[in-house]
Amino acid sequence: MDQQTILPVVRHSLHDDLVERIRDMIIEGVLEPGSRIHEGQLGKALGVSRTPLREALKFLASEGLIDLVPGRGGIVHRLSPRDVRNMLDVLIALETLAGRLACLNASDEQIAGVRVLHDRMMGLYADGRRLEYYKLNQAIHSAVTALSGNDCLASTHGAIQSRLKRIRFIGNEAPANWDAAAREHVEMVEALEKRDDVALAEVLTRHLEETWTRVRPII
Amino acid sequence: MDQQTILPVVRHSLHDDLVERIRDMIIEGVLEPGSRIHEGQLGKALGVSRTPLREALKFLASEGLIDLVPGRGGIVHRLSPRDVRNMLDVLIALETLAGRLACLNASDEQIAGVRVLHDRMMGLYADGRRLEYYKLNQAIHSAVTALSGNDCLASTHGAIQSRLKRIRFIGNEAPANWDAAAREHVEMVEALEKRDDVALAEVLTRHLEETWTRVRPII
DNA sequence: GCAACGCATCCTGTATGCAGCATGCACACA
DNA sequence: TGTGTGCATGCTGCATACAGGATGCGTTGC
Repeated sequence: MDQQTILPVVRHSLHDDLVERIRDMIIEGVLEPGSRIHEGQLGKALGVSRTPLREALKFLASEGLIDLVPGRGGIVHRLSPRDVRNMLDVLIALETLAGRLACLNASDEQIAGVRVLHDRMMGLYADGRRLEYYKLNQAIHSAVTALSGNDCLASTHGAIQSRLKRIRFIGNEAPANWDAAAREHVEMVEALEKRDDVALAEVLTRHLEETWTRVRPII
Repeated sequence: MDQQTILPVVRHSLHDDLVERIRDMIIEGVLEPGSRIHEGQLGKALGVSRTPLREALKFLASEGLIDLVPGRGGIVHRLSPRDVRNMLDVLIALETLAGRLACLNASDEQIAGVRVLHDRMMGLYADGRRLEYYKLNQAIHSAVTALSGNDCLASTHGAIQSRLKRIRFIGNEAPANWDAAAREHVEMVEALEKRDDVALAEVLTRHLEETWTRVRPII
């Protein structure tokens, strides 16, 4: 038997699945910001008991997606405009660092991989398939931070980004916003391919500043 | 009755207390990196049942202090030299940003508060009270990031810093290291008082780079 | 009519029970 | 003697039960 083909069985633990599930429910707006989370109710809806559900809520609380009030359970965290602006400032610092490291450390193959994702995304953009475009967009951002080769940076960035997902998703609804964001993405990939860290940092910063103007009206 | 004096009763939830407790146990080395965490055993030692303990472990897992392996429970995360270097790079980015924002936004009273902490710390330094010095040192770092006025930045920074606490604590054991770190702290406070963001960023970066040379031998 | 108190209900927080899987050891066989 | 297999034990993962506090509504008194 070919050793190469043997992959470890993917182990699921229920609370991990629930973390993903509930996070998606928050991003998609099924669980609205400010609303309380009834453990019994949500558990019944998802077909699980309260124990793994509570464990998932603790995890999400540490990510900042949920606030836990003693004696009153979980509340979906509501982002204030100030919160969003603060998070974008942190993201600028992190992405700028990630971009610099990526220009230094990434292999040509890795950068080519981002280009592939980017071209596919622009195809979805041309076809107007917004949801898929958006998901691939997120994947690209994650990929770029991963290129830095700094796991801590990537996971920290990912945690903050996931908290902003819902807002950025809504913020991209307007076609004009979508267009501008796509153009910025083109610049990003080009800067990365040239390994021009200064240009990359500049466009990443601009992209996030533009994100602020895009999402500001809808908060 | 004076309304001003009424403070809300501090609500303890067991799992929150456990998070603090277990985090301290990891920092103090009671739970050694790489060792498995036996829920029943640890629960009995702490006098709690497994449920809140497990919830606390999920929380710590999301902070990166513990790795959760499905079917095998929790393992205290062991930091590689590369991990530490990566985390310091991220801390440099975050503290530099925090310093810049603090120079811009902090009130004179807030900065004076940091000065008070700093002077107290230098007193402990002069008396050779290392543990108290170290704790106040951490408090100062937290205070400076708090001065930025950016909650996301402060909490992100705090999460990463807590993962490094144990290593930095050990790294400060050598007197020479302690001396150097204390001198850097003097520069920091002076830069902050002058609201010289460039100088502050420079010394913060240098302080963290020095941290690397201090902790590198002991990883 | 309004406000405050009391009660009933619900929900959270914690403990415990049970099933399934990991692990280490002993024994058998080569 | 070394290796592989099978079993016993113990631990994790999840469900459920129970206690205490939060919440909302009805009632009563002013």
